[in-house]
Amino acid sequence: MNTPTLRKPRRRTAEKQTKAEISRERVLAAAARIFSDRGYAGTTMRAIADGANLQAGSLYYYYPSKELLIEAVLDMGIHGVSASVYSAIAGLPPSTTYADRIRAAISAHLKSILEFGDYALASRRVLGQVPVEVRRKHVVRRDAYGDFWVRLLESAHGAGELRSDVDLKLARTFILGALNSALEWYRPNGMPIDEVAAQFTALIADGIFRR
Amino acid sequence: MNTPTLRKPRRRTAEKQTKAEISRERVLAAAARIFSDRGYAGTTMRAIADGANLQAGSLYYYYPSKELLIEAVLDMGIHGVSASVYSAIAGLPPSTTYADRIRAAISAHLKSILEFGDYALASRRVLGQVPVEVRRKHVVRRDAYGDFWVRLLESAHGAGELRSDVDLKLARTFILGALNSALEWYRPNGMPIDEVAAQFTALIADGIFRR
DNA sequence: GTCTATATGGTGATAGAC
DNA sequence: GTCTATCACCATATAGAC
Repeated sequence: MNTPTLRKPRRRTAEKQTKAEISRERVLAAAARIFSDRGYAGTTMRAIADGANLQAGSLYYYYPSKELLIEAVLDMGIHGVSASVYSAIAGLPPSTTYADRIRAAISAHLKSILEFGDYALASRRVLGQVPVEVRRKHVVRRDAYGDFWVRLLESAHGAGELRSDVDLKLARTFILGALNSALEWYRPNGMPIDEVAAQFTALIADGIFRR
Repeated sequence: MNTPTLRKPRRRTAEKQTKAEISRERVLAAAARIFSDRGYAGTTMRAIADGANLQAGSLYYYYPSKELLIEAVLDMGIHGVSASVYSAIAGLPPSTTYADRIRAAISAHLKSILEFGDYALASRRVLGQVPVEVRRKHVVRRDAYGDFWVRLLESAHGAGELRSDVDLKLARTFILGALNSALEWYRPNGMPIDEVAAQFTALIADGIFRR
């Protein structure tokens, strides 16, 4: 508020964001939260504006339409999670077994979906309700991430580290389905994420039955 | 069509449904499909009417509001699935091990969510978008079904059939999360349900890694 | 950058004819 | 039972003041 009306465009730095960048992030965060809560059609631009402490008309300064706003939310979710997982795996020593790579991917995926919370939730819950063009583009990105998992499982299978009767594509949907369900029930003040990750990793690795 | 305008109310039989009952089911089925596709707010009464070959105004002869219509859809999903699973378990011989009861429950759950398709999908996708009162009631029912799973796992654990370090509540959400994800990708012309059930059962029981 | 005011169109629900 | 016509409301998006 009360910023001088005329000022030079600022150099972007890591620490100082312009007023516009701050507002833009507030808008995006509010959008992610409300979209994931009420669905695409159930979310009004007024509600998002309210969550970002703006009036409805002001949103259009940052995003020219509801469609481009949900697209930005979905992008953030998909890119955030996949980039986190890719970088976690890339950071492992070359000698890491595939079994350990899978364990690392499970943990990284779980942590990053919970970290990206509302953005990941929005991907999960509203992707099916979004205008077709937006959906088409994002399904491509989501599938690319799914392919990463299949390749990881294939490598492990080729190295003889998996049970030989496991269907790899089915295993991928099984694993991601189980992990992503944490978005629906995990609460930050509950069990620490690391413990959830350890339990889920054990379940995926060895199942529930005693041997 | 072309039914006489005056006729006595019919006795209900298993084979013959009245015209009203047939239309009512068509409306419910169309509602389940469209709600699960477009979300609660994204579904218009006009679209449902269209799917049921009616005009929008005619829906209100069967359901007095959109809210009561989604409630009927959610009821069908939750009751259908839980009743199927309960009866599958009740039909097992008393001597059945808990491990085998769990296997049977996995298979029954998977088969019935896919059988109830759109109704189960609607529960999964729109429960969070529905008016609070409707949601409140249905969360109670869903939780009751979740408790059944926890009790089943507790019994197995008490009998020493599970790995002792498994967190039972976490295992329940893990199992149901993985199974329910099948709703998002399973297609009737793909892998037979029995085979999916066998694979998922093996994954939940023993995990993916070779020992 | 953010506001207010408003245009244009779609939505749930009702009334009453047939 | 199903239709047509319609009401009252709320949505996205735009225009222009500040």
